[in-house]
Amino acid sequence: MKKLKNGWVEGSVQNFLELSNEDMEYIEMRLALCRLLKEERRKQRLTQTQTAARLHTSQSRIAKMEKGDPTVSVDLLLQALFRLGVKRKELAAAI
Amino acid sequence: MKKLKNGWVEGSVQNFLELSNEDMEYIEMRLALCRLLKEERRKQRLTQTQTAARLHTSQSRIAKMEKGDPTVSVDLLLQALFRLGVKRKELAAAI
DNA sequence: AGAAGGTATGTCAGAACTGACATATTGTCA
DNA sequence: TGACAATATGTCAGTTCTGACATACCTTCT
Repeated sequence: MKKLKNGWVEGSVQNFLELSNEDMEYIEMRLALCRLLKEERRKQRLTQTQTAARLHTSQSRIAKMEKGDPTVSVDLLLQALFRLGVKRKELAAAI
Repeated sequence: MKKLKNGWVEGSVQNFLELSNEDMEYIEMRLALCRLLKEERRKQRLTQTQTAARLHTSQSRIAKMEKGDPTVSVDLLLQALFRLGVKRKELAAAI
């Protein structure tokens, strides 16, 4: 997966970076998971710090997860979502 | 996420390992993706070696992906699936 | 303006993942 | 059975991810 030195691709530079449609799908799916995480946290009226405590991680990582920071894996996003109580059905809908 | 030294949990040792239901969901989802990868490869009548070439990786990694080896991340599984042409809709159905 | 709560960004040591390679096992033919 | 293709398993150096910490950036108060 092509990645920039310091972040994901943004906007519509797909051609310039020669990103395949498949890679675009992957990135879009990541972003969907990020959005879902933020929504779920807000739905439960938690701050990032509270969420971090609940997930045994740090506030900064929660912020990065929600922002789609490239240093956050899909694995981490999925584990976070499940631990917040999101069900696979909801995931499937969000993807 | 609790992991054994050399592999995932198997069978029904959930209690012994104190795996939460959320973690179980995560693991089950992983396995669903593994199965989907194998199915898709077979549907396209590819060997693991051919698939490896197409995805720019090695046969052993394909084998590990399909076997649910713990050294394989969901990120890798998803990228592989997308690059084999699986669509998000199909993913959602498999999850 | 200043303080406080919440969110974002940068960095880093330790942990986990990846591709590659070697080798072993399984399957399938003649 | 033997030979060959396919799949599985073990290992490792290089890369990437993670939690933690510091710190910066907002908002929203008074």
